[in-house]
Amino acid sequence: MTMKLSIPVPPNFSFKRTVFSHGWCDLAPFDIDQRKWVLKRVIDLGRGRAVTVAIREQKNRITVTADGPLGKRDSANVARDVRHMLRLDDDLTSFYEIVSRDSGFEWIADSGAGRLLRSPTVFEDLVKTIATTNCSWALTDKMVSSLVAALGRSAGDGARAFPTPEAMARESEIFYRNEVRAGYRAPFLKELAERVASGEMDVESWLKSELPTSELKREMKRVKGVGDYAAENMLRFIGRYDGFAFDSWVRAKFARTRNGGRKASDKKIARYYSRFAPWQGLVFWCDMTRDWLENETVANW
DNA sequence: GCGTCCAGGTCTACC
DNA sequence: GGTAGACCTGGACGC
Repeated sequence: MTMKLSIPVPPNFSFKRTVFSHGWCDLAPFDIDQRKWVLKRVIDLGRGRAVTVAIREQKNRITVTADGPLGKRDSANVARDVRHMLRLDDDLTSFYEIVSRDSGFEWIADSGAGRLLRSPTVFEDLVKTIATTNCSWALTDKMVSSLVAALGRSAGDGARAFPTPEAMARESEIFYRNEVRAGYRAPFLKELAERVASGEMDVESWLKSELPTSELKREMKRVKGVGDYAAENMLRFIGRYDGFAFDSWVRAKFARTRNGGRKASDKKIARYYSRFAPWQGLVFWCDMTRDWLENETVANW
């Protein structure tokens, strides 16, 4: 017996643009079937249980199918997580107004881009973001897959959820070096998991923080392994888009697509998108990833 | 086969 | 507040 939920979507919502908004859909415990456009995801329900859900778009609604029966409370939690992951409750009205007025950027509103896929928890996004720093995407994939395989709660089909802070805190630094292949990030991951599991640091509260962005960014950078790029990437996940999260990939892409193949300074890039404030970071990211779905493939990653 | 470079950067020490 | 040098890993590249 399976459980099925149906969730309405906001105007301008694009399932494909949201799922392929950046690399997360390709990292465990997400799993994208690009041919059928089904996003699978293992959700940790707590109390020792996890469930695999299949998320798809049908007739302007999102349907979520769980591989097994779910009680009322679990169903509500799955629906909440799906809304959170797909950013269904984000209000992008003024973002779409701004890009619609700008020739060459209307496509963003027309195609419903701008909702950046995120994980059910800030903790997961934070660990993954640290795992993207100073390494190839292949290594990020390896680190995250190893974490999930070793520590994630198992769903009925054998797939695993993302590990909880508690599960991660129990492991040694050696584990993060030898099993996860996290290298010098090993102590960072261990320390982060301990601080979150002990309650010393409440990263989930960043979602509702009233701090000015500059202060919240400073708070994020108190996490070892989180610098400007990682903090600004995390800020995007909580809906603040004035930072650019510069990394080697976007710098190269800007040079290629907007600067005649020549390197551009971060200042120049920031100036280029400054008219879109306070959405400049999101316009920048959409601009850099416009071609990802031109043929509905991610061949240009 | 081996050395070097560098990926979706950050930390520390020192100015 | 700004910057050199170190840092794990593993794939790509030149020789």
